[in-house]
Amino acid sequence: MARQSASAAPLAAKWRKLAEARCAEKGERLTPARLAVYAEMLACNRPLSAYELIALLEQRQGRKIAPLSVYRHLDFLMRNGLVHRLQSAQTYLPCDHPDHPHESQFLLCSSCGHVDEVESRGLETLLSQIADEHGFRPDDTVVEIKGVCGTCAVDEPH
Amino acid sequence: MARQSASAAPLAAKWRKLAEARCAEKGERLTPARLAVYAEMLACNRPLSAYELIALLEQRQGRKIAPLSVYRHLDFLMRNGLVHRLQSAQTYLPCDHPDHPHESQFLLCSSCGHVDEVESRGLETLLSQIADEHGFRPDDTVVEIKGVCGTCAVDEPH
DNA sequence: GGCAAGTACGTTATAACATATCCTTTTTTC
DNA sequence: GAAAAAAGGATATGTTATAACGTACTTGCC
Repeated sequence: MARQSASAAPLAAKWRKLAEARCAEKGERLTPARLAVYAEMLACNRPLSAYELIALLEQRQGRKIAPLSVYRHLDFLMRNGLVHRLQSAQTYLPCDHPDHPHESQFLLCSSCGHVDEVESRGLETLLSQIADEHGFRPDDTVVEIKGVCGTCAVDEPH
Repeated sequence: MARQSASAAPLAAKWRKLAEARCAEKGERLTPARLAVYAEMLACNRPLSAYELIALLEQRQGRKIAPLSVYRHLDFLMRNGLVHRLQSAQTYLPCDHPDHPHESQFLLCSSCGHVDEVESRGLETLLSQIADEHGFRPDDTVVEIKGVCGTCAVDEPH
């Protein structure tokens, strides 16, 4: 009997393959525990705090999970470009398009909580340019735009 | 005798005046307790966590200070454009140019810890445009560029 | 196979960051 | 000076993240 599939969120083959590919690139091991965290995040499909994630995993697996375990798995997933951390909300979100390494920008709706991940080459160029003007060598850039998404703006115009 | 000045960090008249002006605009009260927090942040001149700030204030004032007090003062100072929060580091930094309301972008050096506050109209325009393309109405934007500043890059080239 | 080295993972405890609730004091307004 | 509003203090608690240490599982080599 399929014990593993009974205690992990379903994970579409497409996402699994992408994840395996990204990890293989760097010789990293996508273990069942790591995959379970990733699957749970995809199943939920919204930004989750580490502790929300712990609760979901505990419920699904029927056992206690230590915070540190989840933080380690989140680190792994972020290191391999499968998950992003939303710095302003201290939550975690699976990457929308983990097929290639990239910097992302996020649109966070304060009304419905939805987060849109966008990728603007123009913005990245401008950010590099700004850094350059200040003699600064950028490693990682956080861009998070908080506001109200189109859908919510219809209901509550400003 | 000047009891107040003995228990608060020195605050240059320039900064005090700017702060008073910003608060007066909105009819907000810049009380001694709030001013003491602001003065301490300016005196320190680097990003501080709320708890570092508590420790500094306790040392200076010779009494216990509750976290909530400092958080309230930080909220006040941020609300009035005198202090920024660095989202990715969960620290607080006095605004470099509190003479007018503005959005800021930050360059955070991972080597020396220095933070440069910059203001790029071009970037703000582009961010608005990106939001607009997605039918999104932005309220607040976080831009934090992590990397190595010019001074540190000389010592440790990549 | 057997062993060494490296990586992953579990467990417990604690550090670090932030807010809730309730009550007292100060300031403002009338 | 009394009522209302804003600020501040005290205590407790909630939330986010990491330290320290040990065990188990891969992997690669002989």
